[in-house]
Amino acid sequence: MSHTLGIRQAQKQKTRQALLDAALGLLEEQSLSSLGLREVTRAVGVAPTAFYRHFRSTADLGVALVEEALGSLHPMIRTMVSTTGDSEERIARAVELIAGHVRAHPAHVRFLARERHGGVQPVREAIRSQLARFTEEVRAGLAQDPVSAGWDDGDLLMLAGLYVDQMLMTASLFLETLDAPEEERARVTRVAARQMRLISIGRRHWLD
Amino acid sequence: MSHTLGIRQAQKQKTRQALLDAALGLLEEQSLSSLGLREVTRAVGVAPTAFYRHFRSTADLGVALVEEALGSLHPMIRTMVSTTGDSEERIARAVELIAGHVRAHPAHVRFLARERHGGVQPVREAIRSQLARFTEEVRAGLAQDPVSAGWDDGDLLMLAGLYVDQMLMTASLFLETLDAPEEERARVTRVAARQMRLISIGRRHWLD
DNA sequence: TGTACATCAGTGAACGCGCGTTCACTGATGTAC
DNA sequence: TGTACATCAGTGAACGCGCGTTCACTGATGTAC
Repeated sequence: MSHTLGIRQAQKQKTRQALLDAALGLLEEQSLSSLGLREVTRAVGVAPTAFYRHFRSTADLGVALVEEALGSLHPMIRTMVSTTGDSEERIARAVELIAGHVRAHPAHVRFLARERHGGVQPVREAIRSQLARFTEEVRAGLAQDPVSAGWDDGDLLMLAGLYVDQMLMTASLFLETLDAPEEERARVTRVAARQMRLISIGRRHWLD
Repeated sequence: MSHTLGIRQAQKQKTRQALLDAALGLLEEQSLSSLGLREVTRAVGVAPTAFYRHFRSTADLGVALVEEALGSLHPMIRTMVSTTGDSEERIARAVELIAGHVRAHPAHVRFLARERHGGVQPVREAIRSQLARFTEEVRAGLAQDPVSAGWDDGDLLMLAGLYVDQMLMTASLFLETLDAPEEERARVTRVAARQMRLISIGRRHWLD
C-alpha cells in the first residue's frame, strides 16, 4: 500500500508550490534581491504571514527555486550526454534539446541566468554547486567517449566547463527569441551549432 | 586656450560621479533592481532630492554605469586584439590582461556580469548593445589575422562572440578569487588559458 | 465507532520604518550691460 | 570694474504607501484510547 500524504500535508505542499510558482512569475521582470515577501503572498492570495510557514526569507525561497530549476535541467543534460551518433548529429540534437528546454521552462532558465551572478549570495552559491555537479556529470560522459583517449581529468573537466557555460549562454540567447520571429530563433540555432562545432574541432585536435 | 568647466558645472559633475561611485559600491551586495535612490544619496551625503538633478531613476543611473564600465573595458579589448606573437603568447597575455582588469576594476566587472542578465531591461539592453560593438571590434581584429583567410564574416562574428563570452566568464571567475588564496587564482588562470587554447585549436582547423 | 485533546497551516491586526516623489526654497554662480 | 538680474544644484519638509515582522488567534486535521 503506497504512502499517501495526509490532507494537511498535501495542502501545505500545494501552498508552498503556489508560492514558488508565483515567485518565479514575478522574477521575470525583476531580480530576487528586490522580490518582496508580500508581493509573493499577494500573488498567491494568502496572508503575508503564511509565507513564514514555508520559508525563512525570500533568499530561502530562492534556494528552493534553484533546486527546482536545476532539477528540470538535469534530465536534459543526461539525455545530451547519452546521445549517440556522429559529431554533427550530436551537435544538432544538443541545440534542439536546449531550444526545447527553454520553450518548456523559460522562467527556470531566466532565473538561473539572472541569479547565477545575482545579488543574493546563498542563491549564487547553490547555483554554483549544482552546476559543478552537472559539469562533473558531463566530464564523466566525455571520459566514456573514445575521442577522449589520452586526456587527463583536468582537461576533461576544463572541456566540460566550456560545454556547460556554452549551454547556458545558448539557453539565455534562446530566451530572448521567445517572442521574436522564427528567423531570429533560426539564427541563434545556427550560431550555437557553429560554436559547438568549433569547440568539438578543438577537442579532436587537442592532443595533436 | 583650453576650455575649463565653470565652477557650477564642475561641482555638478563631481556630485554625479560621487553618486555613480556610491551606487557601484552598494551594488557589490545587491542587484540594481533593488537599489534605492535614498540609499545612494545617503552614501554620498546629499539630500534624496539631489538625485533627480542627475538621473531620472536608478535604472537611468544604471545605464550610465554601463557606459562607465564598458568604457574601462574598451582599452583592454583593443590591447588584446592588437597583441602580437604566437598563439601561446597571445593566450597568456590575454588571460593576464583579464586578470589585471578584474583587479583594477572589480566593481565594474561584477556590475556587468550581474546586470547582463539582470532584472532591469534598459540596462540589459545597454550592455547587450555595447558588447555587440566589442564583438564587432574583435571580429575586425580576427579578420586581419592570416589564420582567418577563407573565413566568411558570419563565422568570424560567431568566433568573436565565443571569445567575448569566454572573456566575461573568465573575468567573473577571477572576481571570485579576489579574496581567495593565490593558488585559486593560478588554477583559474590555468583553466582559462586551456579553454582559450582549445578554442584557438578549433579555429586553426575550422576549414580542414 | 466515538470522544477528548493536540497539532499546526493560515489569519488579521498592529508596529515602526524607509521608500519615491512633490514642492517651494536658498544662495552661490553665471551673465548682460 | 561694478551692478542688477537670471540660472540652477542642492535643500528640507511633507505626503501617502507598502514593507518585514510580531503576536495571539482559529478551526480543520490528526491522534490516542
